[in-house]
Amino acid sequence: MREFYTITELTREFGVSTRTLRFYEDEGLVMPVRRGRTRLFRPADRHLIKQIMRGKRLGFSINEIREIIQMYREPPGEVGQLKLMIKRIEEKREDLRQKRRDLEETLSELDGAEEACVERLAELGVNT
Amino acid sequence: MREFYTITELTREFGVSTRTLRFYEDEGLVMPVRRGRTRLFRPADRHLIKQIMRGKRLGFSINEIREIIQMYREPPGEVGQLKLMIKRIEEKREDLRQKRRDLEETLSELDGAEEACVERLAELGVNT
DNA sequence: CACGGCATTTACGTAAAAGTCAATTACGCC
DNA sequence: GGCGTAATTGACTTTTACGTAAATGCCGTG
Repeated sequence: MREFYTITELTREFGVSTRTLRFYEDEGLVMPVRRGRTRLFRPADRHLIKQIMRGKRLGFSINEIREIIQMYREPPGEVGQLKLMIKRIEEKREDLRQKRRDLEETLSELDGAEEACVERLAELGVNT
Repeated sequence: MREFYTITELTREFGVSTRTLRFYEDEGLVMPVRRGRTRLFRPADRHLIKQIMRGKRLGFSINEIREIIQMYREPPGEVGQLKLMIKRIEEKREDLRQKRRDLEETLSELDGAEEACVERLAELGVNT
């Protein structure tokens, strides 16, 4: 496990621009350390970026991603906070389960659509 | 099955504004018929809106949703078009499968986070 | 018929999430 | 120690997906 990554290494790995990674830093999603003015991303930052990209692919906004990321952190020490966090986690999970239902439905409709295409091809005498 | 729905009925059902439904019409996603200037949505339009909302929840852009919706339509008559459409459908499916992987990972990380919270509560002597 | 209430059209506004550009600044190396 | 490459910062721009406001139309009811 390497100790540091430069910004351009990570832009290449994740297919985003430097502007994007700096934007995430401005938003407080990642906090790379500095050597002089240069950002040095640690493995933990890299992992966070991975989670951000996942969240993006799932259609979460930056704010939602921020919330999710906070859930991955060390649990708070106070009971009320802990219970609140558990509630929030449960809500996010419900959200994700809804997405999963949406996903399965969409997938199966696409299956149907493809089948219709294949049948139509068969009618036209094309061997698939 | 009712023949027509008014715009406000559908806004209530789907929790969106009239502006949104009119926007979808401008974008060519739905094509309600008119009585005078008033829009009348048929069951097919309603079903389309349902699909649009699903796509939105999954984080697809309007353009992506438009593409997906076109896949649900009657398959084209020409062989080249059919093969192209099958390719597009396969791409979308791959996209959805990626989302599904992202989803499962996020869900299991949330599981872990919740567990950590519950444990922490137990340490504090709270009965969950 | 006047009115309340929902619909429509047109036009402008805006927040989120970056993209783009220009002007520095710093680093590595020969 | 000069030079090219890479990184930074700041300002401005863009795109998407609607929101909002103003002016007007239509229609059933009392």
